[in-house]
Amino acid sequence: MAYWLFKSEPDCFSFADLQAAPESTTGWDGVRNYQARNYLRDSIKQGDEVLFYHSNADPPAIAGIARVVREAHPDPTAFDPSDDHYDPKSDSDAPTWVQVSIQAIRPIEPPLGLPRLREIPELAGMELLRKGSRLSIQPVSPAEWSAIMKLAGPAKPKQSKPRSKPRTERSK
DNA sequence: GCCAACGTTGGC
DNA sequence: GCCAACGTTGGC
Repeated sequence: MAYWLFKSEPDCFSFADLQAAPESTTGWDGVRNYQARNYLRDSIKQGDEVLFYHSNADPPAIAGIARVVREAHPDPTAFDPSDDHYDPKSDSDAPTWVQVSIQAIRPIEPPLGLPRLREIPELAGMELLRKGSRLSIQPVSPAEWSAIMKLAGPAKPKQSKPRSKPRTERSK
C-alpha cells in the first residue's frame, strides 16, 4: 500500500464536500498534467491512502484523510464539451485522462497548516514543501505519512451521545 | 494582486 | 529539437 497527497482548492471542492458526497466518494477528475496523470494511471492502487490538501486556502492545509476505492478509469469530463476540463484531443477509445475514486476516511481537525508542516523535521524533504512545487498528485513516503499521522492526532469518536453532559452546545 | 516556478505551445 | 512567449499554479 502506498500513500499520496491530492490537492484541491476548497472553494472548488473541499474535504467537507467529499464527506458530503454520496458514500463520501468522488471521482478525482479534471487532472490535466501528465506527471499527475501517470501516477493516477500507473501507480495509485485500491486501498492506498490519501492526504487531502487544501491549496489556495488560508492557510493552505492538510484537511483530511481519504482512501482509494477505485483504480484508474476514464475521466468523463475530458469528453464533455461543456466542462472546463474538456479535451477535444482525447480519444474515447484511448482516453488521455483518467481518474481514480476516493472516499473520505476522516477529517484532520484542526487542519495541518503549511506553516506547521514546515516546522516538522521529518517532513523537510516532502514534495509539498519544496519551493515551486505545483504537482497536484504527489507521492508521500511512509515516514512522512507516519509523521503526519502523529500530528493529526487520534480520530474523533463519532458523535456519541453526551452522557453526563447537558446539551448546551450547538454543533456547527 | 504579485510573482516565482513550472508546463505547454508553436514558429523556426 | 530549441526556445521564446504564454498560461497556470499557488504561496504570500
